Amino acid sequence: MDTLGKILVVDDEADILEFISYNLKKEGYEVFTASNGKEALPIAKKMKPDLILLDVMMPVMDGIETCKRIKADSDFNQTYVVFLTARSEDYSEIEGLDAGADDYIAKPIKPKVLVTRLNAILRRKIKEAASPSIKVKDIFIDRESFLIYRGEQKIQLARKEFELLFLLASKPGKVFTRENILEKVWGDEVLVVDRTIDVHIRKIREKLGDEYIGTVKGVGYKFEI
Amino acid sequence: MDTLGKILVVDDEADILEFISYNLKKEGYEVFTASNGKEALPIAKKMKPDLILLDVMMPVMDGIETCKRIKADSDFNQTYVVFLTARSEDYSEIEGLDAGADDYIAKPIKPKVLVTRLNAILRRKIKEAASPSIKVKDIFIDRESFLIYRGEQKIQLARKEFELLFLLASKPGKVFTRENILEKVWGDEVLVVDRTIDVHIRKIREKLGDEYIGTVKGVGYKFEI
DNA sequence: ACAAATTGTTATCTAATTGTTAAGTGTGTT
DNA sequence: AACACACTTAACAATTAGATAACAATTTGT
Repeated sequence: MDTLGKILVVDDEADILEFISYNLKKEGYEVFTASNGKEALPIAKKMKPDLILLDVMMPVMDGIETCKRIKADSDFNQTYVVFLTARSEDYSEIEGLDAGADDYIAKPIKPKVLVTRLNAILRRKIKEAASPSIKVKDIFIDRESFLIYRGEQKIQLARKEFELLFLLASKPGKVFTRENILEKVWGDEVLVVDRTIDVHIRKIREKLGDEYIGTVKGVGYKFEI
Repeated sequence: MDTLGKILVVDDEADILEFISYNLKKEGYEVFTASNGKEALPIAKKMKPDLILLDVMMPVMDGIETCKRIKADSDFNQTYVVFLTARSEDYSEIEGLDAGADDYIAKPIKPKVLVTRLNAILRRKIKEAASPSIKVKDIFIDRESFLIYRGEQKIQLARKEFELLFLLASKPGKVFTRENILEKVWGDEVLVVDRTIDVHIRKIREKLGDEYIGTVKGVGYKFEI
């Protein structure tokens, strides 16, 4: 089974870290840990977690401060931040939400509550994430109807061609390596020979016109801006 | 402006009732109140609120019990139930979700949180609420009479065929995956083989004509615009 | 209980999609 | 100019998805 998502857990108490980590892994999440805000930031940068679970009270850099920094970084505007607050520090709720946290969970943590809440939050996130349509130059790509328009003209692409074009068009100008493309369009189980991508690119060019997809020799393909 | 929706608030403390009621009315909702579950049920029956805000801890009939009764009543399968839980009673969160609640809000209540959450929930609901009849191209589908017209011509579809066509026609152009269709038309308990859908599609095409339902290979079916 | 209609399953067929191979083309390098 | 490299292109092969028909099971009406 594919992972449900990546979660970074930040707490200074090793046993709590262990406890949360265990429960989330059991549920199917990929879990990273850090024991304070200062440690957490570079890990977050690297691992791009879907959600960060942040203890409010920590030495070195507390949760509020960490949250503020995360929320200020555009790399993380897709990342949810959830606070762990001790029952007694109710005020943190306010401060935390001010700092940009998306939710909070009160200690002591009950595994079922934790997992239920995080599932709910991440489900919401996944739903919000997929942008349904893209417009670049005179090309309009709609995931909902699986249709592509060049201006007024409707263009019919096969499934793989569609996914491939959609990927390239999702970041116009960015070069995608073949490795990149294989991972995103084919998924990592299936193994397909490199030339296959070239052939699909060719088919798309045939149907769309040559001017939209550029080749960067030795690197990969991109949607020309 | 038309009312945003009807909300029934149930809580045994008069001042909380007053406080919530005030804030929701200010936002533009039509608000009814009750001070326990027993009172709430007949009011709910009569007023058909879009959402019921339910305190968990109440004398006479508590929120969990009330929620269960509401959810068991088919009159209310369009009604959302949101729990108000005191911070200290975390367990209720889970019990509440088990009882069929759609969401919960922790006390102490902050007006902004309350209003934001309810807005979000009701927006979702309005979107989901299917209009009783649909007209696309020359097809008219009426949920009330379970009849379909192509122009003047009356067309008789079997129940499943009707539901399937209704689903597709509810978002013309959008491609529904088989998974999608199974979930919406069959419901997730029933397990039916994929090909069954194909066969139903074929029946609909036979009766309606081939031009209305399109196949997107590798994805699913859609109502052609 | 029976007949009729609806709903679901399965097997076969067809066509489109997807993947592979190999020859071709162009560009840059020595 | 000869060569290597990387992509293009065409032809073809393999695979897969969906259409369709025939039939089985289930439900509904009488």
